[in-house]
Amino acid sequence: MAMTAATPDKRERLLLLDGHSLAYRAFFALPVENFNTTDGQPTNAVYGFTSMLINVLRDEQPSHIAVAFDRSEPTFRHEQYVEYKAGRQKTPDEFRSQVSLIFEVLDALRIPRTSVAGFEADDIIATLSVQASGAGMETLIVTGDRDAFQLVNEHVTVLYPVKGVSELARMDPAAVEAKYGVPPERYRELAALVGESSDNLPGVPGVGPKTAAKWLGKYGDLDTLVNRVDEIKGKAGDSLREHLSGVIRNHQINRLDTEVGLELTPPQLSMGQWDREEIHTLFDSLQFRVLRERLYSTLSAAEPEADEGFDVDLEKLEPGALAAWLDANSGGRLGVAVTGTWGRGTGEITALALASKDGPAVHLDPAELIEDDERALAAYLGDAARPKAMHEAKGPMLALAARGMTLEGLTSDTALAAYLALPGQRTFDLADLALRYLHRELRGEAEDSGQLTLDGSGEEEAAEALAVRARAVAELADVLDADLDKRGATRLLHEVELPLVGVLAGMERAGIAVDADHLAGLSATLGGQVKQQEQDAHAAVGREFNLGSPKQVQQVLFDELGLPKTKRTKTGYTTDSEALSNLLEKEGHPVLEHILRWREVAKLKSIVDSLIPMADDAGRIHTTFNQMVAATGRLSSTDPNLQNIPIRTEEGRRIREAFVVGGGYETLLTADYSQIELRIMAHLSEDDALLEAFGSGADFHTITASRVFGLPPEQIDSELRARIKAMNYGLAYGLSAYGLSQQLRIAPDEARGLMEEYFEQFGGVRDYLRDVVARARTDGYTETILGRRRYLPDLNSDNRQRREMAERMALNAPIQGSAADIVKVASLNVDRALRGVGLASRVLLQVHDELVLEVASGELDRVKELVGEQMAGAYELRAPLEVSMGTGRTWQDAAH
DNA sequence: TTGAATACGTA
DNA sequence: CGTACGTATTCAAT
Repeated sequence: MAMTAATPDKRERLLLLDGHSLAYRAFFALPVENFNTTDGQPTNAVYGFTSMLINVLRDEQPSHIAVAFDRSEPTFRHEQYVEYKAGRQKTPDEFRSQVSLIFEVLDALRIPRTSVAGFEADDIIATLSVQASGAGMETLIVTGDRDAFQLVNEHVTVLYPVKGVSELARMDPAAVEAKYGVPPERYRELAALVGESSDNLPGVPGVGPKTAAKWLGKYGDLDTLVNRVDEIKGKAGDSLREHLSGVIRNHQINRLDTEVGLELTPPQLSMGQWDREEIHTLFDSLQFRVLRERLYSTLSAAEPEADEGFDVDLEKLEPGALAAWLDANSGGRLGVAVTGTWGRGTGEITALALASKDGPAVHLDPAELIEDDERALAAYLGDAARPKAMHEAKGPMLALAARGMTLEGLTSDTALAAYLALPGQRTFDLADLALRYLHRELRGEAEDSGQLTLDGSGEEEAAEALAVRARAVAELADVLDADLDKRGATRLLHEVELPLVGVLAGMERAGIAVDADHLAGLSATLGGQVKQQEQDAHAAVGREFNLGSPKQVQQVLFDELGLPKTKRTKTGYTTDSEALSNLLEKEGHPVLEHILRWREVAKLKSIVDSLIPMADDAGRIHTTFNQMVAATGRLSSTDPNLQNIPIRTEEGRRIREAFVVGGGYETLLTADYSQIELRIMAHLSEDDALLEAFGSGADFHTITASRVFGLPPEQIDSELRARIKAMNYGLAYGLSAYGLSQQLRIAPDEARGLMEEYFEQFGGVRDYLRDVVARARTDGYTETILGRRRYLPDLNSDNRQRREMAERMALNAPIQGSAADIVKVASLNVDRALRGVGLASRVLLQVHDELVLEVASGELDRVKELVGEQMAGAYELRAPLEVSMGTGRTWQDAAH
């Protein structure tokens, strides 16, 4: 048998891509309007490029790779021919902004990219391909530039995109010859004759590839052809003689340089180990979901450690053995995984698994537990001294509560921890986190095949899968603890977010009582008005149309009635209430009034109608608070959203009257922070004038207005006060002078003047706002008073729209986020204090700066005192927190 | 059935 | 050309 050890089993294969050329192809092949992130960043070129890259990595399995890019500086070709590439359209902005995103993709994939001043990508590729051939490597070139065909030989193949970005033609010597009638080494000469319009290199008029190939075939090469040019007959011959100098120039210019000085040689261009976390974050921000999956399935083999998975030692427990198992195994923190359903303040558990990170695991079916085991489980789960980790604990907590069990001793919620680490992420799927943090697949995921198995094997698999989850949670909790420690968020997790889980569960469980009759009455009244407005609108136009369809409203207003056009939207002209109100003022067409009014009552009716079926048998509505969606740290409320119940209009407030105190309780109490965000701004900026305005005790907006306008407070009328109020609030959102002028309906210059006057008085605020963005730009994130971060990579984006958006987010995040921190602390402290003194009153809702409580009989005075104390004392600001409270039978009555 | 686009409710 | 959310509706694509 021959020795084969010295022979490499596979030839080394270098993949070279022309970055600009491919991205440009993709840009024109994919409609930009279909590839946008939600914040308006076009991604068609990045998408197309990345997609091509993934495909070619999959199909060609290269061992080495590099991507070459052009530089904006002129090249040696421009020196030879000033008209080179002249007349090209300026690269569109939508394209330019994507180049750096492509860089990010390549960097995350650890793919080397290169560019050299004075040379084009093609020259770099030519140089590398020659070097690679010298090193015995095979080369594949992916480019949309035909000049590269001159490089083709037995070791070098060009992959040329034929249609769109999904299909590549394999151009080897035979393919080039078949297509152009000349071998690749003659391609340059053919191109010189034919010309290249995209490079502004005109060829010989009347001569196409066919004729050129025929000539080259006959004379052997361009030199001979030029020397014997007089022999060529016919019109084409005349044309060639006339344009001969251009041909020679073309031939000089389209030669690719193979001696560009490069830092890396082909053998150094090996594929690096890419970082899953980085890819995850990047593709998430680009909103490439499908592409990410494709990448993972294509390249997961490149990351062998990802394939290990989790092993669990799932122990079978005899009935009655749980207590002993727990004693033996719950020395450290256990991961707890649960299946079941939950929501609307309740739930049901169908299975539960416990696992330590390196010991055995058990799987329990709560329905089949004998009494002893059930008791042991309840004792364990309710024991604050025995630490547990869960993933999204609130739902299971509700389900456990429905069985009369409590959950204490939660020292980690891995979803919550991940939210603090990566607050911009939209989902915190356990499998994703396992991959990112533990570099392992969470296999055995319960895939809903929808098929019932009769032999019970499915049951066993499900049990194992759940145990794997518990194990993963236990391991993940440790890794996330360390990660949060690095990010300075440990206390935020343990002292705020984790204890809040239980408080929120309690609020969801309690729900809030509604008056069903009142809601039904509202629905009927509003329904009548909706109908009336609809009829009136139709009558005013003279035909029927769907008022709920912006498209039809546009058609009626702008096409049929010929009203002046409003601000453009993606698909036409806006018909939002601001625009219609403006139109109404100017044009006074009656239909406008009816459309506006219809919108108003239809909206209210839809809110009322959505609430009616939400009430449970006890007449209470249970929202779900989401603790991990808002990038700033706020809570959100869904199903139904009780954080956006109308309050601004008289009719809206009628809906608040439907939320009432429940049976067995005395009254509702609302307690809210006055101007919490402004106080935080004053605190963070340490602006003396602003802090003083809060210290004076008088109306804040009036006081600040009096400073800005240099008038005594008595002379500040509502108009002046309104202007400064808009400023005060707008500042925290990154309001521009233009925006302010729009809102106040004053001239932009006037608004600018107003802002200047303001900052004249409150310079500390301006300095603070400037500083907060500058710091975020260097740090990469903003921070709240409790150390909650928000990462804003776009602060360094080269896309102006994105960058400015990120700047406004950076302005707002510390302020909105610190307010969220404070309200969370307040919710915790109020809840803790109520229980501490044994009161039955309870918190029902949190609406960003307001708590809604249900007060038990005889407790009102004590509750008011306690709530006021706990809320005002939640955090010590330089502009002290102020709380105002109101009580009443309904949420509306409790307003103040 | 799914999603994008539009409009609008809250802090 | 002001932040943060969730929901309803329509309409086109699937």
